[in-house]
Amino acid sequence: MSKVLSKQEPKGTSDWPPEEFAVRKYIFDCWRRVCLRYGFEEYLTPIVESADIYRAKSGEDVGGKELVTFTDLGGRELSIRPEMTPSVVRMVSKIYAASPKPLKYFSIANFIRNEKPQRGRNREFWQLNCDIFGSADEAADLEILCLALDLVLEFDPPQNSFALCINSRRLIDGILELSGAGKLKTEARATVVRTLDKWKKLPIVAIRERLTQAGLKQEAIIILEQFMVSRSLEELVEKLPELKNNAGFLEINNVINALTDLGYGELVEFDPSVIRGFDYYDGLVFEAVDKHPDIRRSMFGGGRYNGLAEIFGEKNFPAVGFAPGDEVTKIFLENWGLIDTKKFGAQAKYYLPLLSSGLVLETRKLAKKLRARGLNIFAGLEEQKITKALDFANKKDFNKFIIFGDDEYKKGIYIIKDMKTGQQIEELL
RNA sequence: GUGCCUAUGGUGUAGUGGUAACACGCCAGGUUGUGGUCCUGUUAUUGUGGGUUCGAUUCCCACUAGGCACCCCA
Repeated sequence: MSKVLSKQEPKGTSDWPPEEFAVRKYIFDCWRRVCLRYGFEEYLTPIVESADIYRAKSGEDVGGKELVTFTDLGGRELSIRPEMTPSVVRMVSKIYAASPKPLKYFSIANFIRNEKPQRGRNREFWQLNCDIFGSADEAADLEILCLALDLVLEFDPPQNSFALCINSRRLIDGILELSGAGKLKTEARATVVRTLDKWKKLPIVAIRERLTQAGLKQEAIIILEQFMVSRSLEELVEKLPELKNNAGFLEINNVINALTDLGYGELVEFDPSVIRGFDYYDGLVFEAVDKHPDIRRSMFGGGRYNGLAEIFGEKNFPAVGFAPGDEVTKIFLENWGLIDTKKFGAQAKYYLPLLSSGLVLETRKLAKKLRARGLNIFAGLEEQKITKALDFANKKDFNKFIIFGDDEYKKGIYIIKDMKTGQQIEELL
C-alpha cells in the first residue's frame, strides 16, 4: 500500500463542512446585505500580488516573516495576500482619476498570514474590507462609523455587548507636541506611539520605563498619562485645555455628537488608548470591542489613511476604511448566544427518495420538473424503503418529503408530505 | 520567536502496570409503502518512535500533531 496521507487540514487552516459553512455563510450574508444597503459596491482582486507591495507598508510582521511567498515562472516574487488594503489601493490607483468620486467599495475575501494559530486567529482567514476613497470630509468618517456599527447591529446583539472606541491620530499628534515628544527623532517618536498603544496591556511602571528610555522627561510623561487616563472628551479638556482647538479633538467631538444624534450614542466612546498598529493611519482611528466580561477583546478596527497611494506613484487620495474578520465575528456571536440555526437556511428543502428501482428515470424526470419550478430537490440515488427514506429525511432536516412509488406512478400522481405537520397533498405528474 | 497544556473508536468522554468501558453518531436488521420512540448487531491492538518492566494504553524520554497565552494582529 502506498503511503497513507494525513486527513488533517494544513496547519492554521480549517475545513468548513456544511454545518460549519452555514455559520460563515450567515456572517458573510449579513455583511454583504448591510454593505449593499449602504450603497457600497463589491469588488475582488487576485489572491496573489507582487511581494513588494506588502513589504512597502504592511509592517515587519505582516509584510515580513508572516508573508507567504513563491516565485512564478518568470522569476517574479509573489505573495499570497495577507491583507486587502494594498491591493484595493493598487486597484483604485488605476481607476481613481477617471472615476466619479467618492468610491464606496467592499469585498469579502480570504487571506494568508504565516502565524502561530490560536483562538480567534488562523493562518487562513476571511475578512470584510470596507473603504471610502475620494472624500476627506468628516461625513465620510461618519459614514464608515455608521456602517461599522450597523454591521455589528445586524446580528441583533444584546444591549451593552460591544462598543466602538474612537480616537484620532491628529489628537495623538497634538498630545505628542504638547508633551514635547513631538520633537523626538522619528524612531523614538514611533516608540512612544507604540508604547501608548500598549497602555491597557502593560503595567504603568513598564510604560513609564519605556517612555523614559525613548527620551521623555518626567513632566512629559505626566502629560501623556493625563491624556491616556481621560475617559471622555470633557475630562480631557478639563485636564489639558490646550487641546480644545486641536483638529483631532474637534473631529472626534463632531463625530461623536453626530453619532449620538443618529441614535448610536450608547455605542460610541472616546478612547485615548485606541491608536492602532499600522503606521499609515493619519486621522480618525477606531476599534470595535467585544464587551463580554470573559474576553473583552478587540473585534476589528480601522481608520483614515490618506497617504497610502503614494507607493504606487500616484497622487495621494483620501481613504478611510476598516476590516472585520470571520473568526472574531464568530467568537462575538458565540459569546452572546447569537448563532441561531433558524436564521440560516430559509428555503424549504425537499427529499425525493427513489422508492422503486423501476422508477429511476421517472424519478429524475419528476425532480427535473420540480427543480424547474425553483424548488430545492434532493433526489435519492438508490432504492429505499419508505420507512428508511423518512428516517433519512428526519435526520437531514428536510421540510418536505415527496412520495413517488409504483402506486403513485400508476395513478399519474405524486404526493408532497410536510415533515412537520404530516399533511399530504396529491399532485398530478 | 517565547512559555504552558493536551493526545484513547467517527465524535465526546471513562479507566487500569496484566491487551480497554460508556454515551452519541454511522451502517445493518427487528419493521416487504408512512417517520422522529424502542430493541439487537457491527464499528479501537489507546498519535509515532524509543526506554523501564516478566508484561506498558497506563511510568519516563524524544518526536509529531493539536490547543492556549504572549508577541503581532483580524
